[in-house]
Amino acid sequence: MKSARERVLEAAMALIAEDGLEAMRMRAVAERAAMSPGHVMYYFPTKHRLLLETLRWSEANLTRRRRRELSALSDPVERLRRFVTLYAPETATDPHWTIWLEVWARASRSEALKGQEHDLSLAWVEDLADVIRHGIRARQFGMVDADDFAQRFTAFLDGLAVRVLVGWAGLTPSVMIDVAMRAAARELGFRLPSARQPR
Amino acid sequence: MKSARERVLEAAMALIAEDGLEAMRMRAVAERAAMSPGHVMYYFPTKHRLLLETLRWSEANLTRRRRRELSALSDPVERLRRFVTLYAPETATDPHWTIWLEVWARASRSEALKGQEHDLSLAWVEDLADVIRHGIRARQFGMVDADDFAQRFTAFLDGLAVRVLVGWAGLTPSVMIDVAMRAAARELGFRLPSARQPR
Amino acid sequence: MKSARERVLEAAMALIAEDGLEAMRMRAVAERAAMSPGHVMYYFPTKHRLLLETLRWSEANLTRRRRRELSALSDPVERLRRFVTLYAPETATDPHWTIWLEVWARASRSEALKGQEHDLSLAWVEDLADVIRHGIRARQFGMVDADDFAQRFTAFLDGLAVRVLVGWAGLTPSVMIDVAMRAAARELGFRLPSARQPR
Amino acid sequence: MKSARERVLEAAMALIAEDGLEAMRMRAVAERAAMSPGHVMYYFPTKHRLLLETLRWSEANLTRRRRRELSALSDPVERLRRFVTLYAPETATDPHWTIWLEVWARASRSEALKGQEHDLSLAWVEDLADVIRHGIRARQFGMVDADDFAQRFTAFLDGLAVRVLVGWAGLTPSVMIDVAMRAAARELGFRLPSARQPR
DNA sequence: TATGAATGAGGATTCATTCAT
DNA sequence: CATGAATGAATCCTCATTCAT
Repeated sequence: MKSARERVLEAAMALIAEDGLEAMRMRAVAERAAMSPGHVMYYFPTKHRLLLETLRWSEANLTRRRRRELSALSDPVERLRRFVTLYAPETATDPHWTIWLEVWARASRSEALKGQEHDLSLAWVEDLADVIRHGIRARQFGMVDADDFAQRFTAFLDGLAVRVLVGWAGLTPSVMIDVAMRAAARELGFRLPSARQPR
Repeated sequence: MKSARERVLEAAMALIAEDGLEAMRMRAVAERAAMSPGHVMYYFPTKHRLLLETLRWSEANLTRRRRRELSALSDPVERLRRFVTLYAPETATDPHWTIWLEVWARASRSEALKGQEHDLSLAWVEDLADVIRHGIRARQFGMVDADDFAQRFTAFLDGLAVRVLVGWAGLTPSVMIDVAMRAAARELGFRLPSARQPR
Repeated sequence: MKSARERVLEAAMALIAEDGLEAMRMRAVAERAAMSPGHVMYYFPTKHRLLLETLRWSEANLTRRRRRELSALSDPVERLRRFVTLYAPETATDPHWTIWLEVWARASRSEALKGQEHDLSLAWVEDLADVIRHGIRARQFGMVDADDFAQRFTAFLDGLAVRVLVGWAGLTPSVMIDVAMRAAARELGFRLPSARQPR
Repeated sequence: MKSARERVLEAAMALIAEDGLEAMRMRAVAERAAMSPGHVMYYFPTKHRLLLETLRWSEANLTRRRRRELSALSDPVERLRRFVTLYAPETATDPHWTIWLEVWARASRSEALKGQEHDLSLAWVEDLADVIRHGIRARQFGMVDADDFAQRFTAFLDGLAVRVLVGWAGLTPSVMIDVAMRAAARELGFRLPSARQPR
């Protein structure tokens, strides 16, 4: 059986997915995790803390999964597409992104959050740089500064993700992925499967 | 003398700038606007409404200023640089951006907000497309789909802005502007003033 | 009709009288004052503050009454007895004394409370000194340092009051008054009405 | 090594000394006594009970010490001064007195506490009466009703102690002792060492 | 004896909003 | 237009106490 602590994190994540972070109540978390409110506070002394740890926990899960999946793909373009796919929101209410948006909104006021944000974002940027380097070594991608590219490309992905989340007409997750891949193809000099012409 | 309505909007903006949207209290807005809480509610029936109108008001101001300033510059690269400069946060706590972050965080749950967000974002995207078209006509920029470029480039700018706001080391507003201009130069095929070697 | 503020103070006092200060709930105060909890907090931003103001208000009432009653009595011994009577708890759960005991218990931890305590106590000490001086002028009391006596005698009264409040066998309020008057007679050199021979 | 039970009592006493009784938490007691909260409850089934027993334990210690020290002094005035010194608070946050103040504040609502209070106070009153009788037998003190004097004088001492605890300007423990000794000298007819020997 | 996870009934306080004046 | 007293539902969090192990 799952540990109580983990049940709380899952409950928090699920509730954020359903109603958004702002609407998350400690009592609701407790109910969903089938325990008393006091017990939730036993593990996470404040709501703020629970939110932070939910983000970390969620990121740790994603990172683990991402690294596993990426290393399983040898084709650089496939690997890049997988990275972009994992990066993009799955839906307009993707809980993982819901938390990120909230973190952004608060991080400018909190030094502590800034540190968190940076650490967690870095994992994505570094993994992307690895993907790029792998493609360069395989002579599939042109010579670019992998780190520089990764910085810029993740910024681009963030901007696109926001548009998906706020529901820009026509910008579904899959469209976002294609837009991103075409931009990458242009800069990295690889050829996309010609059939893939959405939009 | 300023209208009471406008005093409220200014007060709201100032408070958001100081402590963030989450910490904004109707009472504080009223005090700052030198009126009673009840009177604030007379103009803005709900807090949500006040927030929305503050965003519109702020954007309207920015748009007016932006169009005036852009049209005053004839050199396409200068005009683009000015656009980027106006887009970028002025500081890590830029109130205008603080509101946007908050809007993003909430828009996925609110259809009304989504509409707002889109309308207001569109003004930026369209103005950028105009800048691009102007540059193409002037044969300074290569042939690109101005609307497509504007969409992608503003997404990139959003992503960069977020990094400025959450305090990524080294990413100050002026660095952001240079990073963005170099990316634009690459895609639009113009030459940046060689002297412009940022920090 | 009484002001809302005053209704709160009265409610607080009554509840303290009934169940003690520790058991006083803000909600109960609100109910008793026939208003909402929020409204109570509108006047008294914290419970601590309400307690403090209740003490001040109660003391102000007592002081007003005390001065009126004392000045109405011309006989020094009568006047002194009245003072002692007003000083003594009326019952073992006298709300006024309940608050004092609590104030003592907390004052050693709080500089703010210390100041309060001193100010309010002083009114009693000074009024007693006036009573003494009046008796000396009337040649009913021997020559004593009125201020010094007042300091010592109120300390004695405090000690006796505590014993009444914690229910020492046989020490009722009226016994306390007699004990105190006999001690005063001894030091001030006046004769007590011989008939008054309690228990 | 100290028994677990005693470690709890010491921990409770120390915490009360530091932050006051109101702020004492069972968890903090447990931590300080280096055991689990559950284990503390094993020895003291309720917090109320722990408080009561802490009071008894502390008083028992004091009584033992007091009796030893008093019997070692043969001079009645010295013995009385020692009694007064032991009675007076050592500082404005004397833990022993902190508890007493709290007991007073609660005793009027609790029959159980009243009994405790009385039993424990009595030890002091009786010991003082013994000191007085010793002085009378030694012809150092005038003829007074030792029990009656002891009752009144301890009340006076309580009142003075309160003033020390709540920080009346100028009323330090040593001043309190002198004030008390002078009052005793007046009533018991002994002569104080003319050189005003503080402390 | 000993642990510490788990409980759960509150508690003070907040704050957008209403409405009589 | 303007006030500000009044509302009251809702929130996070506390903490003595229990109990399976």
